Amino acid sequence: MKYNFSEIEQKWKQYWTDHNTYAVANTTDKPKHYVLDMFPYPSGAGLHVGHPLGYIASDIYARFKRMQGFNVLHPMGFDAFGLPAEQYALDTGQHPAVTTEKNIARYKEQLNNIGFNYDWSREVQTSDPKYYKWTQWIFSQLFHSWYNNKTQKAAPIADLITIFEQEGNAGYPSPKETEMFNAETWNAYDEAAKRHVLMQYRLAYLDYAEVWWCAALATVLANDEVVNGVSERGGHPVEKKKMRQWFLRITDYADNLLSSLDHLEWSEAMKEMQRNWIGKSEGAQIGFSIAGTDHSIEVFTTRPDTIFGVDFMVLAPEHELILDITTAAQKEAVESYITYVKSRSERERMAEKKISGCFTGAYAVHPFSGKQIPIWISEYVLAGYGTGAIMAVPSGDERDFAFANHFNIPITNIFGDHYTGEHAFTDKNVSIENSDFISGLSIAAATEAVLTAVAEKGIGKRTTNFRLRDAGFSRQRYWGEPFPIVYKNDIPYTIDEPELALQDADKTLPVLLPHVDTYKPGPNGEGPLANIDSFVHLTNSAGEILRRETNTMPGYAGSSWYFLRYMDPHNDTEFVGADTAQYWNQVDLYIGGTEHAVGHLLYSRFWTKVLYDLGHIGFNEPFKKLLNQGMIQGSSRFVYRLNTSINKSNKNTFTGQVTEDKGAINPLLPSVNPNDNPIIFVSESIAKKLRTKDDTEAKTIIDDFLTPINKGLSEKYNGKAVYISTEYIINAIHVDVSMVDGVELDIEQFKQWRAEYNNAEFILEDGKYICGAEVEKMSKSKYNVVNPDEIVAQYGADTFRMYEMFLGPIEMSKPWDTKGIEGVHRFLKKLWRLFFEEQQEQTQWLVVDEEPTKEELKALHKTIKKVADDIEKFSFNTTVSQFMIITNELHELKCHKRAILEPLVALLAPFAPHVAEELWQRLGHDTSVAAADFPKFEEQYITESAKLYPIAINGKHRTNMEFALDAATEAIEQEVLANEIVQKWLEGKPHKKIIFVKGKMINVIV
RNA sequence: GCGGGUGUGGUGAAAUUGGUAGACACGCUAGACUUAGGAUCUAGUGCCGCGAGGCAUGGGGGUUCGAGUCCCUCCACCCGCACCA
Repeated sequence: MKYNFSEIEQKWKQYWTDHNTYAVANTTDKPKHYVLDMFPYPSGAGLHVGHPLGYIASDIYARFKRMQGFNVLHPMGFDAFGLPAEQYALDTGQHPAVTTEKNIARYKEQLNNIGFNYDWSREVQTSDPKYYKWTQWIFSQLFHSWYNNKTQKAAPIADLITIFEQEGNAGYPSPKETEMFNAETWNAYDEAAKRHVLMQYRLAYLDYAEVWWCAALATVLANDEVVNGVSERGGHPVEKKKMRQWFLRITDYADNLLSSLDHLEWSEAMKEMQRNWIGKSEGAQIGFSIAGTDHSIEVFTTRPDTIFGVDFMVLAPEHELILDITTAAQKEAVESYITYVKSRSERERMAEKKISGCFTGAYAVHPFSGKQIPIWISEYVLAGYGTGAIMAVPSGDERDFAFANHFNIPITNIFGDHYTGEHAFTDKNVSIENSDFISGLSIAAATEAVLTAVAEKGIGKRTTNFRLRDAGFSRQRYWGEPFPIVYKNDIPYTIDEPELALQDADKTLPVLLPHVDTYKPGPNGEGPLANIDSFVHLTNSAGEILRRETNTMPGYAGSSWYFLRYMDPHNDTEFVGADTAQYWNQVDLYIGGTEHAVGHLLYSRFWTKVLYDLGHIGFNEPFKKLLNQGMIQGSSRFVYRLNTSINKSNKNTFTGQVTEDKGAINPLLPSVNPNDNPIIFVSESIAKKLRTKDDTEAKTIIDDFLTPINKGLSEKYNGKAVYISTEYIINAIHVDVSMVDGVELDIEQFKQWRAEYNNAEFILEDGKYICGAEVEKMSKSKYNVVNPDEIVAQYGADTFRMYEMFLGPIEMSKPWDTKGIEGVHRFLKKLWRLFFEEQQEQTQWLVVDEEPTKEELKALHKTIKKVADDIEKFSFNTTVSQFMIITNELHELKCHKRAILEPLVALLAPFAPHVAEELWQRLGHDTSVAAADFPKFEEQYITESAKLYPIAINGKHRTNMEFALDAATEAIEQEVLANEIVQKWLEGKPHKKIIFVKGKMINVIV
């Protein structure tokens, strides 16, 4: 009986659905394990073979853990809100809800096709009101919370109000600088004033701030959604714009987010990316007074020890004091420099390497020496970092050094002989010189001394700076979660607050996203919701007309907490039940790509920490272990088209320069009638020769290969010769990989691809058309996308799953090669033949109940050990190899014994669940193999009594000899020396020494 | 520039952590069975050499009886960050 994978897989998929095989209970005696895939956004393009790589790995791991006796939570759902669906709606008029639903259905179908053991009863979709009700609820929690720096925890804002009422804010300065007030003042504030103050503390707060505005997308973007000065999605230009926006005060958690990274089992690269993004730097803030004014400028420095090396000061062009301090003489120059900076896009400023700047005419006064320090402005100082002002120490900082040189500012040397005048001296293992009271001190000691001194003078203090900014949380878009916020007298309240006095129907969550027919932006940069009067305006029980927040939440809102909802997806009264959350706890294994390093992974850590601080969950990190799968790259195929046209003058000339113009249509022949233009494709090796820069050789090839063809074509084209373009000989054109078998083109299929190719001519090699190949990103435009559905149809899901794992280590990127899948498919067929006689039409069951031999047991237990160890190491490629090895071994041993094959089927079940189920059933079981126990490894079967030792002479391997493991060393040495081959290499010389490593090797030194 | 990672056959890759480099596959070459083969099986396949043998894990140096693995140094590629004070 043949291995009929499509029948088998069909049957078991149905069985799993019918029997709810993968349903997971929240109450059980078993220990829990939580295996999670990163939330997919269901794009219109569907899955390609690169996407399931991580899903397969997590599926194997989840199945393995389950067979080991764990209660395994392994859910799947969809991040369904987001910009692409809305852009698509703008383009096509289809409602995002409709396209999203369609895309999700397609994704689910593709996922199910691969045989994943998801508990679909736990599926969540962020755009489902039952889900976003709780996203809104968490937002309310953030709104009604503040970060207490004394306890280092988030706490209810009500606690803060109590504090203010009793003692004012003296002990609790706000994260942004607000006025200090006592209890009396606070109690005298009116509602608006109180609310205004509280807004400075809330974890979700409204603020006028510079945000990244993307005009093309008509929305603001978060810092991590802007990459290299353009929007991450779509690559549109962005600009800074001051807007009133919601923010999340993630900066309060900067230290916590940074320090708890150390305890996570994440890759170093991933942790580094987060550390980088958080960007902690410790230093000091020091105030410099400005000569002849009352102003002083705060600078941030990480090197207070270099304070006597300050030669000038630089302010960001956006610094607010610039106009106040600039002298009349410099006013014009400064203003024109600021205008110049404003005219430049963020992208240009980032790319700029040229030094520019402008002197303000003002001088700061050195706090210790009293020296006059010129104040400059320059775009290399960033307004958003530190205080937007620096003290420049050219002898100790490269950029300051370059700036001083460019503008001829004299440089003070504070490093003695270490500073040569050629470069800044940035080494940190020296003592400071020429620096008054800190001369001779080490950097650390000098830093302490300066910090003490500035503190005594009251002009400076130790500070820590973060690169991390608070997260913008408003989007001027339709397809997202509405805020549970209503404004009264321009003060925002959550809908349940009594001050609003909303009618019952309006004060409970969720705030539903209204249906719209158009997605045009609203007035004044507001989102589409602002156009819907019935949504925006609502009347409270006092008859007042109030206004809703019209922005929606960003894409990361729903994905910041989804892993919690899977635990308890149908809970109507809580976002997750407390006991349930306690049971499932952290995600034990989280698998996904590296692209979420600083976005999703940082926000979900932040949300988790807040929910923990507020007592809603019992853990403060969401993802214990993180595994990043590599990308599967596409393997593109090319055909090589000759640039030809009919030569009107009937001459066959070639004077060409040989150029490759990959993927482009010949630019020289834009609008010729295809009938006038014979299309000729040459096979790869010919194209390669034609691509040579040697014109003479190219000519010869053209004569050899093309003249005969030319004759034939001439007849077709009324006797005219074919003319080879003098500019470009060939174009390499991407060809759809589905029309290529390995590298051989299916010419007939290719001809049908595009009308103009119907009559194309092909110049073959060895009777075949061979395509060129290159590894590129898998993408539609490169025609190298491979759809898993096609692979599953051709080879089956089990083969597909094992092949993806077999490709190499999970975290490495590697190209897809459809050809290679045959090896894995052959393996499964070979495995099948251990159970069935394939040649016979009828079921010919080969399995017997005989006692297994020592050798067979050894093969089995070696495999049990290897599989279990490797799965724990996520080394799935070597596990697949081991399955191949034991299958080959059992065939050699002609072993068809149940005692061996039954455990083997169980071992295989996580990898190839369909065929494992089928064989398991044929072996006489009436329950799913998923419920079977993972086979137990027994040491006794693999212990050996003898070892075939490699014998080396002077470290070079020469022969092998077998010895009992308990043989005496002397006896072995004697026997080795007596060995013929050893004798030969000794060449009669006496041996110096014998290195004998028991169980490993023997080395004879001459 | 800084940080992280990777370099092993024609290709994807193994190597119990210092002990027989290239397991397992793809591809390729022969052959067998076949009307046929995109089925199956057998043999071969790192490079040089007829051979004995020699050379081989990005390059160079070192430690060691022994190095893909440890140390130093240089190079290439990939990813992230980047006037971050």
